[in-house]
Amino acid sequence: VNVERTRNPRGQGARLREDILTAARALAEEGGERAVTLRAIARTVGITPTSIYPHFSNVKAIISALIDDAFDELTVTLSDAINTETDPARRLRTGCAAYVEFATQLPRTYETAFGQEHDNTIPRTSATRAFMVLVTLIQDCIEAGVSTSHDAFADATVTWVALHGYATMRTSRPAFPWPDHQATLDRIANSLAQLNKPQTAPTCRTPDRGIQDAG
Amino acid sequence: VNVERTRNPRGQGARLREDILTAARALAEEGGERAVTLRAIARTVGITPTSIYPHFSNVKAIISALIDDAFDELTVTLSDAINTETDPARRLRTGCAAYVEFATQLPRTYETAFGQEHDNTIPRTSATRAFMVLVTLIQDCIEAGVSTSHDAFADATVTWVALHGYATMRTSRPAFPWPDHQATLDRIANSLAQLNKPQTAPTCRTPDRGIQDAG
DNA sequence: TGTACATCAGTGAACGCGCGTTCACTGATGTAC
DNA sequence: TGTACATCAGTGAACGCGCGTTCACTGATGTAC
Repeated sequence: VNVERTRNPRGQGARLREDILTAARALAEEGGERAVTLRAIARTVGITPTSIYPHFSNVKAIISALIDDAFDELTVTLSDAINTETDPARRLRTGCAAYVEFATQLPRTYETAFGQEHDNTIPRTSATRAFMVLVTLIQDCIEAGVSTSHDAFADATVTWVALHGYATMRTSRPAFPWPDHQATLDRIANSLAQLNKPQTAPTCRTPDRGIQDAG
Repeated sequence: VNVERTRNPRGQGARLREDILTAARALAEEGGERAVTLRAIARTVGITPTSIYPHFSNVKAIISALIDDAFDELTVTLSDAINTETDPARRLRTGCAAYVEFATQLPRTYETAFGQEHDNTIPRTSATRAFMVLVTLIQDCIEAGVSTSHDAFADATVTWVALHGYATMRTSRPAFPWPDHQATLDRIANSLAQLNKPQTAPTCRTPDRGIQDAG
């Protein structure tokens, strides 16, 4: 609870909107989507629950704004990461690693963004932008001749679902005896984006260890 | 609300335990994990909320039993599906298809089983059994010489996360312009389980359609 | 320069709801004597 | 064969909690005249 809060000056009431979203972001990352309630936000910001209504019509609108924020941040994170490289194949691999890293650093935020609890029947522009980064990465590999893919969209889709499944399971099931992280990332990028010159040696390990610890 | 319920005969009180689990299963598939509450279960069974306590110490115990049920059902579904085939590669492909089909038919149950809301730090035997089906399928492919994999466990892991990501996203994001289902399944099985004789032609489609509709 | 008034950024009390959990109780059924 | 009693399968009222949302209000600040 932020007790030090002082009333915004006249004409600056819109500042509260940002404070509400910041609080909602913190709550989402701390306790997941279920923790993002009107009253919890009000407590965090240091205002009355009623004060939220001039800025958001209901709690769903806040969560929707939160999700767009998360996708936008993902897009920026991916763009920043891939722009440290110039080689198309390296850019793709770096992008895949950055994707999983984002979900690892902000697991609850990622989970909220991709959550199934809210309405997904309407496409979300912010999510499309993030996905387009991956499509472009694969398209660039095709054009550079380092991917044998014939369909950047389909291969981006399968790469994306694999990265998504890996990211969510790795963060939520720590008891599972996960194989080497870099090797797993390479397997996804090399196989599904159909890179024709894998730069990491394939994994060669005996299969019978720790299986009974699978979560 | 089941009004026709009659009190169990003396000595058959344990029957209520099964009724509670059945009601919990129905609630989970209808409204997800959040819908599985003590009072909702009691309403569905036609009993008082208090009557649950002799059978389960709290609501978490019910959900935990529910999750084990779901994994057991997944294991049975996978086993039944693969036993319709004898060829190792066909068994693997059939298993992958059955996995996604299970998640498609029971999306909320699947989501509850793999949910991140409960404690995953302790491995779950029921989940391990389901995963072992996949490991065995790949191991059999290796031994039959139809997979170039050198590590059944690692390749089962990457195949599993891809199937999981695909299954959850496909059911929860209907607005996304999904590529052909069978082609996507084959891409996952062929690439990640490293089958050396793909039996389905690779997809060859232009990449620029419907991308702006991505969800 | 003074004052009435509108506006703005919020507050505060209250509502009905569903939740998990507790405690004391009930009423039918079987069993010991 | 009759009856007192234990057991079993539940019931019913109540608790405190956090929730979203409503309604009427407040008090500082700027502005028109």
